[in-house]
Amino acid sequence: MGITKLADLIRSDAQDSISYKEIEDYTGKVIALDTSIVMNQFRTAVPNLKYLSPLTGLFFRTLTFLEHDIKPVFVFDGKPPKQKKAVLEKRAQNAGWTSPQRSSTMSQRTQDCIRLLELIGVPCIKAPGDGEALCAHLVKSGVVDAVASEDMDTLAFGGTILLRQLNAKRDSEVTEYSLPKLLEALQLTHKEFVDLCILLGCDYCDKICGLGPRRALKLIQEHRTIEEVVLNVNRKTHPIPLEWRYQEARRLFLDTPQVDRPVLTWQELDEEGLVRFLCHEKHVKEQRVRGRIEKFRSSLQDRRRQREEDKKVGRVKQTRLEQFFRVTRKRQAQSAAQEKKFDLLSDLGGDIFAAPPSQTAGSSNFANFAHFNRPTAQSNSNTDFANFDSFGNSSVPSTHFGTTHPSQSIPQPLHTGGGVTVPSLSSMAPAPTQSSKTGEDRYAALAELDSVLSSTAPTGSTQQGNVFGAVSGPTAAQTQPGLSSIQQGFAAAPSTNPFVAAGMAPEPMSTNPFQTNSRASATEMSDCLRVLWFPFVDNPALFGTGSMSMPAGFGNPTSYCMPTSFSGTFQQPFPGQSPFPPPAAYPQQPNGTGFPAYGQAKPPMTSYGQAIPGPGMSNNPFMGGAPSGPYPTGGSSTNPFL
DNA sequence: ACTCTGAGTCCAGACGAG
DNA sequence: TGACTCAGAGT
DNA sequence: CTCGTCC
Repeated sequence: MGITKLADLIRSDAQDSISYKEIEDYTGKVIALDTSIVMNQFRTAVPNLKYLSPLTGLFFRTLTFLEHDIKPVFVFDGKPPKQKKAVLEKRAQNAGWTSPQRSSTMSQRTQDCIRLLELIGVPCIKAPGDGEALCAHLVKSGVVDAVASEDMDTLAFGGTILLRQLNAKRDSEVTEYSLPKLLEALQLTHKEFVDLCILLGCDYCDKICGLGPRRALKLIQEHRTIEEVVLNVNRKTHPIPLEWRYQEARRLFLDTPQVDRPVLTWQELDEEGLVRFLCHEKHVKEQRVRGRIEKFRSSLQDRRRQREEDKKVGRVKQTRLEQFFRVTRKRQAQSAAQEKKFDLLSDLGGDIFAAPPSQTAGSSNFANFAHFNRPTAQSNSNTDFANFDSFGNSSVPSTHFGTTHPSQSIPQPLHTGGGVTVPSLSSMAPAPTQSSKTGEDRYAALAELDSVLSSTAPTGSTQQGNVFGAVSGPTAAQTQPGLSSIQQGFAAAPSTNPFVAAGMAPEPMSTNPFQTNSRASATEMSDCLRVLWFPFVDNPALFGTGSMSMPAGFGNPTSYCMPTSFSGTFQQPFPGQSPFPPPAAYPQQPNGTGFPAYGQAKPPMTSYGQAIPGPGMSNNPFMGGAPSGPYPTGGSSTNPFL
């Protein structure tokens, strides 16, 4: 189900975080796919082929990816989190209770898919939990370049680049969502965004009835946390769900899956094996299989030759500017809807087209569009080809903590060129900003929440590794925009962080339009500490060899992967691939270079970051002893209404 | 006037022959 | 299953 | 390009 109405909300309120591409634009990229969604797609598309269609569909589509020199990584769902049980049960019921309880062993269908993918020679990974979570983690940490999924959950999990409609169809239009841009457009941190997603409605807990996307966004922008939102809505019209486990949902979204860094290898497809499996065992016509493989080989050769020629001639495959203006059915509708918004400029100004005040580039000139596609490495004549140097550099530690790009070293706190809506300062004020609530009301609300929460207080089992409660989201360094990249209190223990300890009001950052990127979430921060190296960094050629072995020591070993040795399928360094659309005049993105930089884009922000308190801290603000850090609303003395 | 909800509807893949 | 539309109730 | 077929 994903996040209810999130796609609509993004389309209406953060359209700059969406770009429209073609499958060719992803040549050379490593893309993680949530296999269960792919399989489902085929199953529903050709229901009368029930069992076979996922297999053949997967076969055909995977070859199409490979034809484009796209390197797919198939992620399989692990054990679904218990919070999702309710949703799964309901789904099974609606589907006619056909799902015999998911056993711990893999279904035959899944095993067949894995076998098929192995024969094709692409890597599979089993997620410890939700596949979406792992996909998001992979892209966030730079293991893959993007996640392809139809589910918006990926964004809530922190996946930085999400592709939808990455179909094999010729004319398909791939929709690319950028989480960093989204957060900026909505003026939210990732944690606040997660709270928004919970309010919108997710798989892991109920939502507040009567709060739709518009109100949810407004409330989160104003109050920053669910806890504060709850205190500021009319509980008669918007009752809080009983047993509302929003904190567990929050934790699921924010926790980093505990997995080893996968070793991803791609190898030559095994034609005979495929024929044996698909044709002899599954009775697919051999002609179909061999014919497709034949077509795959020739198509792959053609494309590579074409790219070589293009490269020789110096022809640059432009990432079409007009792409961003290409009118599609959806966008037509969307722009029609947008007509109501009189302040179109402010929308635009909030993002790509507006140079930040500090930049000398003529404000609002269309020349800036050039930056849209490749704001980096402009001196390079072949900038449209994969720039793995910049790719790698983005994850180099020195980039994290060392130099910063001039344009980002000093975020502009006052306003962006185009007039982004800055969250109201009123939310800083201790007084209620909304419908005047009596103290009793608010107290009752708190008490209610408190009782609910204490009955569902986080158990020890889910506590481990949780960093959510540990980082003081809406506090810390946003108040020091000019601080440059000095590491501030990075290693501080919880108690040494004055912001955590003091439980101060959550506001100051709301005045900083660049706040979103200056605050790395806990998971992001932990990532940037752990994921400091990537083979592409130093040796772009490695990419071509298909070797992606990762250093060990990347979390606990829980999942398995099915690596194989490299084949040689991807021997060339993917010329001809176009660059990912960087966040043009996106001042916060320090590594505005290639798109993988997104995965690592935030680390420099840690310069404004907060201390990372140790794990084990209670994150329930309503519990007595809990520090009143990130969600300073609860039963603590920091609540001005108590 | 705006927002949310729920009911209803349509659609969902890839290939190749003609 | 989800995306979309529409009518109706609510704020 | 449309339409029927895939098993």
